[in-house]
Amino acid sequence: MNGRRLGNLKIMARDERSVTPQSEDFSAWYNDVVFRAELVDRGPVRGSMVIRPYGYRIWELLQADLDRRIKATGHQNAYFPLLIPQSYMEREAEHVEGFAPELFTVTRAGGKELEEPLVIRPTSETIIGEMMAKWISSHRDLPLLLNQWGNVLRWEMRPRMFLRTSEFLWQEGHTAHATAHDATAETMLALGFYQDVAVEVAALATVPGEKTPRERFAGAERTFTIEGMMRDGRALQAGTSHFMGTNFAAAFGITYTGESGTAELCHTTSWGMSTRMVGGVIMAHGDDKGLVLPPALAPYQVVIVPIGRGEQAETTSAAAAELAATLQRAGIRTHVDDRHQLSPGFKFNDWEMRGVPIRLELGPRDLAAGTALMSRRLNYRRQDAAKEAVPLTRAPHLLAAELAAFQAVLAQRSVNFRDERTAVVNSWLEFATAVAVGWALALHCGDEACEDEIKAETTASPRCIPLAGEPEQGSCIRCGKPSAYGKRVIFARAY
RNA sequence: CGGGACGUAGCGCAGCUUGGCAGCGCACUUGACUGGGGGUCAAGGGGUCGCGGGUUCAAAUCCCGCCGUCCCGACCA
Repeated sequence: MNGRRLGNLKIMARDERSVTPQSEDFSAWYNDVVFRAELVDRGPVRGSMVIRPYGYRIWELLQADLDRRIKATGHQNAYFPLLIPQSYMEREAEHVEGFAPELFTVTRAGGKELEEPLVIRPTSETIIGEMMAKWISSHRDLPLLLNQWGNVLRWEMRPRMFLRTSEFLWQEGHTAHATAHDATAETMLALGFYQDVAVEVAALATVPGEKTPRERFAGAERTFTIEGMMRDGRALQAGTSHFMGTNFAAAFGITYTGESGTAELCHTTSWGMSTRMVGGVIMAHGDDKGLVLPPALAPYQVVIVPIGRGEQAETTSAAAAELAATLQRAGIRTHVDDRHQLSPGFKFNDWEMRGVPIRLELGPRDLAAGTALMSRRLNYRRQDAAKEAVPLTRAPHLLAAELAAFQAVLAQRSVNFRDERTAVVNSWLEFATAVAVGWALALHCGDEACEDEIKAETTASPRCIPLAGEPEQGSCIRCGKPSAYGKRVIFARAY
């Protein structure tokens, strides 16, 4: 426990070096963690975020995995311009209405007023639609499967690191298809990427589902999402996939000549996952010691802390470097903490805060025994001691297995946590109780006015209609009118 | 846009009520000791007190104006 002395009285108080407990103030905990773990820093402009190397590495690992899945299914990466003529945004009525409030607009360049203002992309449907119209003329050109990695800007009213920043990094897939059937299949394929990345890589038990009409993307006919539960019970949209029907094709003239020789409108899709996912990983797994990173996304999966001073330090440091090289060759991301000015205890706390799954202590006693002392960031093997000796000769094999186990434990914990905090509710009282701490699965009439009332009273909103939900009819949890959607809806407080 | 708080060293803050040498903790630098759970001692460096104006012999402090940031709601990947 942390404490400080005041005269003879020992007052237990939170040490400045530790983070605010989640139970005390989840928001403060989140802020403490992202800054102390050196994931990000504030940019000079409101709502902007500097992603520091440790945070950027997490994004890169996520990115690499997702990119692999996207390419493996025939999509190709391309890059479209950041600046878009304002008129492009105006061509699809709902699209412009949805994004107008958050657009950055450039009106001057080269010291002169521009004839037509340019908007900085908030998303790229319009410019990509315009180019697709040029590139597609025959059914033989379809499907056109594009993906872009880039940045977008949106003026947000309440910025929050990773979750809502005025500029964020993402991937946006944009595809064009001959038929609604093909485009729908594509929409679901992309949603599958996100679900797989969330579960397998981020160890996040997301629920794939469809958004209610009000929550749809501006200009989409159907919007799908994966929703994850954070440790405070709130929901986070961690990825989204849209079926546009022919809305954008009509607005941008994306047409093809079919086999019969007639001109047809394409059916398009778009889908994205952003740096927000990093925030999701933080809030889904972190605890009062700081970050807990799934091994698949940990910049360092293993950190070795050599112990000892003087000649001993030289010996243990050299042994640590050797061990690190061995582990690296086995594909384990390993780091040796050689900061000699810091005490071992400080380093232990530091790496725990930064979420490293496994730490190895390597001191003279261990070296003599031919072992390293392993500590897990989560002590899920309750029967074992907190620290466990690992024979150096078998370290690569044992640690690889340990990392796999860690990943699995984290994923399972996420499933359990979500299920424990998700309630099937049939009364308003149950509903209000459920959304205060987690998610409610409820029947709803689908009326926007009714949604508004629910939100006003509980701050909860419909997050998605789970794809896996069983067909069910009944009366609305709030107003008693006949339920819509044919299934239960997840309601939750959301980020 | 509504509600609240705050701008003083890299970070966290005190000082302001009652005007009078700009401070404390952490971090940083140097040295010595130390090192298996957030080390000790010593010596140092670092300031446009958010910005502009006013009052005053004198302003971090009082007055007026502006700007910015953070937190809570509505918006959102």
